[in-house]
Amino acid sequence: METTAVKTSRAPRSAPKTQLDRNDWIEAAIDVLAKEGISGLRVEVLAKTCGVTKGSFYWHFKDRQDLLAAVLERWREGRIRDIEKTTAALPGKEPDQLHHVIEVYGASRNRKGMSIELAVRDWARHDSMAAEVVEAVDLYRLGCTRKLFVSAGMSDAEAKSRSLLLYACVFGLSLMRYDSFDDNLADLKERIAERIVSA
Amino acid sequence: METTAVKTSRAPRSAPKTQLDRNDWIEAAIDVLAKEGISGLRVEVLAKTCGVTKGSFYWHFKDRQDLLAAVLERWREGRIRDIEKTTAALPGKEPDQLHHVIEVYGASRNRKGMSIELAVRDWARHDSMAAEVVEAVDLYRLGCTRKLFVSAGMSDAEAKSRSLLLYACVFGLSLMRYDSFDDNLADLKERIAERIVSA
DNA sequence: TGGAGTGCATACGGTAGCGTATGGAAACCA
DNA sequence: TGGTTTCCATACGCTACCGTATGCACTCCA
Repeated sequence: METTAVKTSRAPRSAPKTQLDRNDWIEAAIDVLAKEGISGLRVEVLAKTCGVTKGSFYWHFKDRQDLLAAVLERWREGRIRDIEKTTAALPGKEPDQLHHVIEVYGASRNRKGMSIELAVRDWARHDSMAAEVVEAVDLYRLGCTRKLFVSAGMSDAEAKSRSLLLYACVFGLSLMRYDSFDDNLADLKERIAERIVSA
Repeated sequence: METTAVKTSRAPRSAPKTQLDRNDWIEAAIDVLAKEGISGLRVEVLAKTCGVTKGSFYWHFKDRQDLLAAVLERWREGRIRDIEKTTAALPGKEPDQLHHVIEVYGASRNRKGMSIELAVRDWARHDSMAAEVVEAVDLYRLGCTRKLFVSAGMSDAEAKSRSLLLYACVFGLSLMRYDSFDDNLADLKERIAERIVSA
């Protein structure tokens, strides 16, 4: 019977959470988005994964759009904080940082992050609100890596080109199915990263 | 008024089509897939765009899955024919052919083709049938361009790496929103293509 | 201790979509 | 000219959702 778990009435701070707030819903929504895509992000389904009914949802959110907007905003903030951290100035270490950016987005690591990334981009293809957020994130990221390429000694035009190449390749790889193309994928990826980063 | 064109009762071969066959449905489905994605590909909606009701649909197809499988198969055949044609051996012209492959998939040209490409790949993220088709197409394409790189004088390992880079970049670019990143995107793309193809 | 606010459950009406059943019109024979 | 086949319309039941209305328990507080 699962004994309705610790239901002490003094609801301790960070315990099994007897109640949900807006933030909990947003995080749960991002999980569902990663797994099912935007078309699977339904309020009744989400409520079920949260162990409540939609009565709760409509207390915290005006409607589904309200949640979707919050999810997008959360994603935007997170991505910008993340790229800022990853590309913070470390003079002389620029190539290493660029390799790190590529590696971090490797489909193997950070699988969930990439799922969200792809889900949001697919969403953006049919929703202008999502498209704006994607554009903002892309421009910010491109700007950050561009600075790294410039610091590494490249011309501005070349740096821009490399930045675009870097992100296009990273996202493109996660779109493809090439597992059986080679039996040493690590070496293949290393060559690609080198081609993107090195002079 | 476009005069409902030649409506002779002897239904001539390639005339306005008074009746729909399986092929017409598949082509209409691919149009919808390109515009709305897999989640927008609904039989009643599709029927409306065809100007009939779903009664017709269920005469030509067992169910929705039947249509989806046919769409995938059609896409697979088309992509393989296409890449075979584009990469047919032209000794000495390999770099030009590779540049051509990149240009053909440029989001500006062939916008519909890229929409379908992205829709199918998103579909493949949640459907194993689609995933298999994507993998087959990817491996075939990678093999074709790999031959071109080898013919252009590269080692096998380098050719594989470049092939993967090429397609990853092409698809990745179509996922991003970078229109305002630079006011000379053509030059940017040219630099990228050069980086992918040149020794 | 009782009233107000909080967080959620339940119930309801409405739309969209799937697949089936059945009927009907037109074409194609024989 | 009557029967069969082909192709599609209509009507139906069912499920999954959305958003609203309302009720109920629990907490906080005077």
